[in-house]
Order: sequence, then C-alpha cells, then structure tokens
Amino acid sequence: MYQQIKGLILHSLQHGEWKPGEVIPSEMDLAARFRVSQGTVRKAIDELAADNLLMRRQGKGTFVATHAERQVQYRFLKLMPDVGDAREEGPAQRTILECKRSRAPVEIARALQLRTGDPVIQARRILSFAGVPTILEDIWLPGQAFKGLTAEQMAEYQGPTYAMFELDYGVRMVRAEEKIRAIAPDEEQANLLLVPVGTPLLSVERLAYTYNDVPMELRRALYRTDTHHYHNSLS
Amino acid sequence: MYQQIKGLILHSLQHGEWKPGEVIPSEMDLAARFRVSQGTVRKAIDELAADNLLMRRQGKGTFVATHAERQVQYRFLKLMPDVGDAREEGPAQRTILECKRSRAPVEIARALQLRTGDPVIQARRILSFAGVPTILEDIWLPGQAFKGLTAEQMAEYQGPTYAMFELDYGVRMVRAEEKIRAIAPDEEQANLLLVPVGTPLLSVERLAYTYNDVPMELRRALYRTDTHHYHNSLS
DNA sequence: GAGTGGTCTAGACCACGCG
DNA sequence: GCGTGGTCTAGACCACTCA
Repeated sequence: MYQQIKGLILHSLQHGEWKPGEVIPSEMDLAARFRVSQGTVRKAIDELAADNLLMRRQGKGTFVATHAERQVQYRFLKLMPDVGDAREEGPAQRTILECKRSRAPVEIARALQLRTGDPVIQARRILSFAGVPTILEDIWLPGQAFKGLTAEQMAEYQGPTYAMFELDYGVRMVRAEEKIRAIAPDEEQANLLLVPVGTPLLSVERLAYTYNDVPMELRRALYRTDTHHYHNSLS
Repeated sequence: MYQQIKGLILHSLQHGEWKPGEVIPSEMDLAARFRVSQGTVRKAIDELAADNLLMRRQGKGTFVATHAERQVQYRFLKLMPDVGDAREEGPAQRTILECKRSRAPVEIARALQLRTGDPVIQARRILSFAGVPTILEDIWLPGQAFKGLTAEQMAEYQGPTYAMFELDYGVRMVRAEEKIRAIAPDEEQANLLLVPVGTPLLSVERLAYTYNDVPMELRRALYRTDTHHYHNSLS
C-alpha cells in the first residue's frame, strides 16, 4: 500500500502540484487525503527521500528536492580538487561557447528517446577552476521541452544549470547514469582546455533523467585530471 | 534508541559473533535481547541493510552480507563491457604477477593508517576479459591482518578476492572510495596491458574499508577503456 | 504449520522551528 | 505554544520458506 501512496505522491510531483523547493502537505494531511495511517505515508516519504526526490526537515516539513539548494548543489558533479575541498574552491567560472538549435543525429536521438532529426538544443561550454579551464562540456537537450533556451540565459543564470532548468522549464533532473573512459582529445578539444594534444582526459558521458525515467539531457564532457579527480563512493 | 541498537549489532558483526553469510537472530529475538520492541530492531536493521552490511530475505531471516554471493559479486567493480552485460561476460581471468611481503612507503602507509616501513603485502595482477588483458592492479594490504597471503592463494581461489579475504582472514570490506583519473601508462604498464605507450588509461585508486572506517586495502588499477567503460549511477 | 521478515495501524511522546 | 517530522510501542495480519 505504501508503494501505491508513493506512486500517488510521485504523480503529484510530476504534475507540478508541488514545485521544487516548496513544502508538501504534512504527513497527517496526506494520510487523511489518501485514507491511510500516518505510518504508511511516512514509509512512502522515507523512500522518496532516500531517492533524493524529497527532503525532510524536522520541525519544518517535507520539501520537494531542488538543485538550487546550497547543500546539494552540483550533486551530479563528481570532480573534486586533489587538495582542499569543493566548497572552498567555490563554483566554476563558465564560458558558453555555443548554444544553438539543431537536429538530433542518430546517436543523440536514441539516447534521448527522440527520432533522428527531431529538434534539439546543443550547447558547448567550458568550466574553469581558479582560471584554469578544466571541463569541456557538450550538452544536448530535447528541443520541445527547452524551447527558447539561449546562450545568454545559460551565461546569466547564477548557480547550477540544473536549477535553471527547474526554474525556467519545469524540468527536474532526478538521477543520471555516467559512462567514463580515458581518451586523447582531438586538436580542437585540446586547444580549448589548454593542454597538449596527447594529454589523457576523462571522458564522462552523462544521461540525466527526470521523473519516470524519461531521459532529458545528454552531456558529453572532458575532464582534465591533473589537479582534480573524479570521486566515487562505493558501498 | 535504534541508533544504539544499530551500534550493538554493528559491534557483534565486527567481533565475528555472526560471520559473513550466516543468519543473525530474528527480529523478535534481538528485540528480547536488547529489551526493545520489534519495530526498533527493525529500524536498526533497515539502516544496516541499506548500508549493505546485512541482507534481508523474507521468510528466511536476516543475513550478514558477503562478497561471495552471486547477486552482489564484484560489487565494487564498476567496469562494464560496452556491449552486453557483465553477467554474460562472466568473471575475469586472473594472472597473478607478483605477491610479496614488503615495507610500506610513506604514501601507502598514510593511506592504510600504518607507519612508514610497517610490513605490507603487495600484489600485482592482471584481469582479462575474453583473453584481452584489461585491468592491471597493484594491491597493498596491511601485513599484520593478511599474514601469510601468497600468490598461489590468490590464484587458486575461485570467485571474488574480497570473498577470499572474508573466508581466510576474517576481513570484510564494507565500503570503498575511488579516485579516478586519466593517465598515460609507462612502458611496463603498457606492455602488460598490450597497448601502445601513448594510450590513455583510466587510473582508479581505491581505498577499501572494513567496519568502523578502518582502511584495509589500497588498490591502484589501470583500466583499458577501449571495449569497457566505468559505469556510475548518480542520484 | 511454525517461524521469518514485511506491512499497516493507532496512539503516545520527543525534538525542533518559529511566531 | 503549536505544528512539523522523528521515535517507540504493541498488536494484528500478510507473504514467504521450509520441514
């Protein structure tokens, strides 16, 4: 039964009944609405909180998770400085190189579950830490959901790109899968990251999903790993 | 209170009261032992199961997690074939190149929380898939806990190395942290993996911990990523 | 059919945040 | 002081496993 309740809450999240950052009704209210006991609602919320879809705060309520919060900002970025920690390093400087409407090549279309040739937004940018260009990213977004996204918008928005997606397009990224390889950059890539052509780089291909396992973003990035590393916790 | 119960159960796990793969007492029994209700024990076990320290099986009981089980075998190995899946590929073929007693260099000692010069076991091996050498691993283990480990032992044991550690040395790896970089191999490394010297490889440095966050293994591996990739799920 | 974990309930009290 | 989530309890019943 709590799985059903979970489904109902999920449905409300998907349909924007409660927006990212907002409180959802109290456990008692939801229990009344769904005609179950508080404990059942609690278990449903527990699992949604474990999946990072909701955030509980004692004394205040349960909130729809958002990429805009300080604590969980850059949740999907696993690149860490070799010395010090990510907080003191602060957010990256962003340089948008390009942001254009185009048509999905086969590969991209398949990943985003579109048809080949469907409209997509394609963006390329560089993230720098302490002035050193460290990440080169190519981003593909389904054109339909992100109609009107411009380079200016990507440049202007302070904070995580995923937070901007929530605010301006109502698209919340919920989870992602990454495939990581070591590759040698081509000349253009090497020039953009200011490294010699032979330098090994981390290739990180990320497919990010919104609710219901719908893929909404494909991101292909190259990470310099001379002063940073990709950090992963296994358990 | 359930945190205290969790601590007590953890203590029993650490001290080997229940060994990997065994059942622990039922929730009712533990509730009686600790003088709390079943629900409190349940919550403690829930969290331990979420941390992969315990495994629940409905109708049978709660078991101490182990690396020997089919389902969770190679839990810490995130390298996946680009096509097909890891199960059909089967386990890797192992070639032990070396396994010797030595003294911990500064770096290794710091990672394993030993003193420089303390005895360590050092092993080097190659893992191959479909006959292709794909992983070159250097493993460092504290000499005290792994006294007597030999190359033969590493070669003979069928199944995950971590399962062998549990069985023969009573050391259970509970979680791990990995730092990933892209590097170019030196000549020796390149020869062992049968790749040209310039080939970018994934460098994966893993520190594996047993109970209580005690580091028990440092592993430095190079992964070929021409037919495989490192897979990571973010949420 | 006995024993295990899994779920649901209802009620009580606690800890926290905030007006 | 009220409302929120957090915890603990006790009892009931269900689903699964295995002798």
